[in-house]
Amino acid sequence: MGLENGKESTPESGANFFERVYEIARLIPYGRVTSYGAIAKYIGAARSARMVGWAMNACEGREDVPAHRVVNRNGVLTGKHHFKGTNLMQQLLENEGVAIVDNQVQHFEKLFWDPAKEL
DNA sequence: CCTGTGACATAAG
DNA sequence: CCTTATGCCACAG
Repeated sequence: MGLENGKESTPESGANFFERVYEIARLIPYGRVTSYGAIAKYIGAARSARMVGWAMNACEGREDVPAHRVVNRNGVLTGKHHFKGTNLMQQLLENEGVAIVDNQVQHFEKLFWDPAKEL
């Protein structure tokens, strides 16, 4: 096999990485939350947790992607600033039965949904 | 090809 | 507790 063009980033599917993130997000059960790192790890990019968040940035418009269920390792709603409403993210979570205090998810460990374990 | 960016994670002070 | 710094990686221009 010769010949390996160094550019193997996007063989044919542009942003396959993003789709992967969306796929996991869609699988997040109701009333549950997960972390960027967990998703990144599951898709094979544990060191690209930031990419996950960035992918969420593009998720705007994709109602199939509950980005509000994705928080940082601390269980803090770090990305709430990117939502339409400042408190929209929190409202959505509370609507699902998730208690939020000071932008932090209560019982985060309890509500934490690990794709690598659940799947 | 290089640069900029970004909703993380971790470390250090 | 806080801020600052670094790593890290994928995508867009």
